[in-house]
Amino acid sequence: MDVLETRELRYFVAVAEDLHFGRAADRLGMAQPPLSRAIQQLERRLGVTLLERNRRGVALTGAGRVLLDEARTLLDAAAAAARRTQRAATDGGNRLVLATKAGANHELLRTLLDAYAAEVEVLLCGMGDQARMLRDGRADVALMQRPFDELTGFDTEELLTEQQVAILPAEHPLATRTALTMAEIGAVAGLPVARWPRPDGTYEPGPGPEIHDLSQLAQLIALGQTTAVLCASSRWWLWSAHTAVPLTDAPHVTTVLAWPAHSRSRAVAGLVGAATGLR
Amino acid sequence: MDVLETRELRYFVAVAEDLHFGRAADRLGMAQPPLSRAIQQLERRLGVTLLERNRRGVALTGAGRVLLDEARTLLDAAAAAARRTQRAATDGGNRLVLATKAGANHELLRTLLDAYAAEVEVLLCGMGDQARMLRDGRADVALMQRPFDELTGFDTEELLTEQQVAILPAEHPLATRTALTMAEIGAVAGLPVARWPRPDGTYEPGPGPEIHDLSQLAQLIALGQTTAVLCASSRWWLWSAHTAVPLTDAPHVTTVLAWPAHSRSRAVAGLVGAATGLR
DNA sequence: CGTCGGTGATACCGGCCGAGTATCACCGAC
DNA sequence: GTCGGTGATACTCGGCCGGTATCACCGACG
Repeated sequence: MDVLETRELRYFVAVAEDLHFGRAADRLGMAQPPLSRAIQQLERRLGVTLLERNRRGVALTGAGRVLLDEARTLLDAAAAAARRTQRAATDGGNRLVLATKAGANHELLRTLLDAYAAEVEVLLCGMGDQARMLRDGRADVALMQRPFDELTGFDTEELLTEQQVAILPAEHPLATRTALTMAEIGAVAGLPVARWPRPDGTYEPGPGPEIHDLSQLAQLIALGQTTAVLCASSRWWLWSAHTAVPLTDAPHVTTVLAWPAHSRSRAVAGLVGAATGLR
Repeated sequence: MDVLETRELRYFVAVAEDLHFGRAADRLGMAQPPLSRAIQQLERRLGVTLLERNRRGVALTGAGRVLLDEARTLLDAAAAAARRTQRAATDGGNRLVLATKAGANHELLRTLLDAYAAEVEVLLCGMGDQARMLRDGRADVALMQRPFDELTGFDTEELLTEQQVAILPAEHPLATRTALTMAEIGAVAGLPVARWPRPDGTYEPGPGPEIHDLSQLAQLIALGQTTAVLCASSRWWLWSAHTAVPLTDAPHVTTVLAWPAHSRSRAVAGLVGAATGLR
């Protein structure tokens, strides 16, 4: 029942992805006949038809679609397992890798590292990359933010909940206000809200500039070209040309410590313990 | 980098579990030399020492401990993937299997099934078994209860939060009370609180009887031999010889719909949508 | 309606790798 | 020092994985 060899899964994913045995074999660096046979063998062992070979090409069956999903996550998980094992060997098993958005949660990160005595390597990454780093096995824990980051599949520990603020050019008329609403920020003429990339790297359409990282955003705000809504702890990196104005009706942001759900490593447990202690 | 064959993982888990090549080979139904070589090859490919072969037996290195954890979850996930694929083939991909504790959440389950038009097979299982059913691939979704059930690794949708009640024999003096506290329930002479099995099947020590299922519990309560603390919706299966008394200081119980975090099947999505709609 | 291009399946073969047997090297216990 | 037990090594064999050649099928096209 357990008989799913990773080699067969790789083959199946390749075929299922471009629905063409010849091209898939090419991509795998092998000939087409052995690939056909491997898939047939997989189907026989599972007792399931995965691909519908009819006239003009190949189509996935329902079961094939299910296995494609499962196989992708399995292969990812296998690669992550290998990477974590190798990291455990070189680090001695005690060093942790913590992934966090560059520029975010500076103060929290500082206190967290102070509270946890053992060595932690901080891995700064782009906006939605922490989830990938965790799934990859390149990081052990990550600082992530609800509701911005996708937390499915991770265990989490809440660390800090804070208000959101609008970051405005200091000389902007609205910068003198003590509070704003989302509607007001969205409606300012000549100051469109910056757009962050989605997980797939694309941007949703809109008037605001497309942002890649915080330093870029900071400069554009200082130049009076855009504005952004961020959590209150962003004040750590504000320029003198910036002003932060609290938003009364924006959802609160909760920063959480996240780690792979099945991870039971002592080092992770230690950091989580330290984090809950200081909360 | 991806090169973790499931066969090698099976071998490694076997050796790591009993720390003895001969016995592990026996358990795997093979001879010892090929097993030794397979492990060596795995170590070479990873570039990592997994086992410390010193005088008198074998010990896991730090990296070995990590890989043991990872390999177990990978093999479980692989078996689950195979099972889900086979189920998708026989069910046509539309039938869902929902796991729930026998006897719990009857009313909620009823409304949920009414709200979701398509076919759902209800799989009644023992106390902590829903998590295993989901991880196994034997079930697609489950009704689980916070804080009783372990929800790590699952996506969840909250459905219902309710009070807990004490179930008492109807003729017991306390049964006339309109409310009780946890302290009062725990201190009743001659009516020890029933004990549920832990995930590993053992029971924590205590005076109360060891319970396997709700029917057994119901009878013991009716006989005046024990009492239990359950969520309020348990009233659906109470006998006339039972009385439910609200507990003022017990934590509330939240019933959630849970499914594997990576599951993106249309059927699961449909049920979740129906569930959120009726909330 | 026959040919042609392109698909995946089949036949067949060779080489490699995985598995078995026999044996060794090592070490601790008595 | 011998013996029992450990894992590693040497060598052989068989099966399976992969390659080449070819087939069976079908849709397109003139």
